[in-house]
Amino acid sequence: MAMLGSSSAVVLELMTMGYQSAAYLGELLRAASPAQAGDEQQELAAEILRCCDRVIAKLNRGGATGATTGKKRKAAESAAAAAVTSPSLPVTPTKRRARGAEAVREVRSGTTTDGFIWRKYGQKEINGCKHPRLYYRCAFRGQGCLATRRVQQSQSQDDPAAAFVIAYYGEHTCGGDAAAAAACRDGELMPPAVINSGASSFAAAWNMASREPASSLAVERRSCDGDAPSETSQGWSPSFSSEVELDVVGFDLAGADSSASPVWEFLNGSFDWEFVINSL
DNA sequence: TTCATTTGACCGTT
DNA sequence: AACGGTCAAATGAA
Repeated sequence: MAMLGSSSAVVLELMTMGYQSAAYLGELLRAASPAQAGDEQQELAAEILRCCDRVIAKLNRGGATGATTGKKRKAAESAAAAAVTSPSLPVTPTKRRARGAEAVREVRSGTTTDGFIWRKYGQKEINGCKHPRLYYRCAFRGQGCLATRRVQQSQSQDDPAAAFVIAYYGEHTCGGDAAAAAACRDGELMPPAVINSGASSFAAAWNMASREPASSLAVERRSCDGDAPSETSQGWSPSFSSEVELDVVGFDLAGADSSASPVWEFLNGSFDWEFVINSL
């Protein structure tokens, strides 16, 4: 990812922190009063999220390289093109998982949400299965994270807690998802958007700001839990834009040498906002 | 205009 | 040949 200007990077960090805090607040409110999903407080938290989201997206657009958007041609065309345009480059065969290859882990869950950010790349009707199988890869594949997952809605309707069978392939190498990975390994659900509150999520914010972030972030809508993927895939997608990465990262601000950090300046009130605003 | 999703095609494995 | 995992053009949303 292209380097952002240092002031923009600081704003991005701060907005990301704000975003995560608002997400956490929303989850707390939801947990406190799950029956009133659309009440005023939660709506307010959602509004904060939307605002942060817009700023983050704006900042990212400013520094984005578009590196992950390159489209590949069909294999045959690709091979032919490679032969013409760059004969020295070897044609790398497409990697396919052997059919029925063993998953790293398999989880039965009432929700497709697991705390990771996934991008859907395929859907397939499977013989003998009523519901289509959905294929996802890690949204940070551009950074070399090759983790994928396969989501199959369970045939049996009697157990909503195991409505989906999710098979994971490959380990996340994108970092910052240790808790989610551990939760998946243990076969348990991610707690609803568990993050450290406030400034203690600085490390997560730093991670997100440092690596190429999602162009759009949105808090996971818990209302989609248990929803079935529609046969046409319209109106339902456990997609990149509807899930949020919420890291559980312990970070001791006091223990870190952050006294010189602009973020620290922000937190203790000495941050130069005027400079940032002028430079935007 | 950009970007994520959809969906038919492609291709490796069985 | 069938199956199923992946690709990538088309499409739609923002």
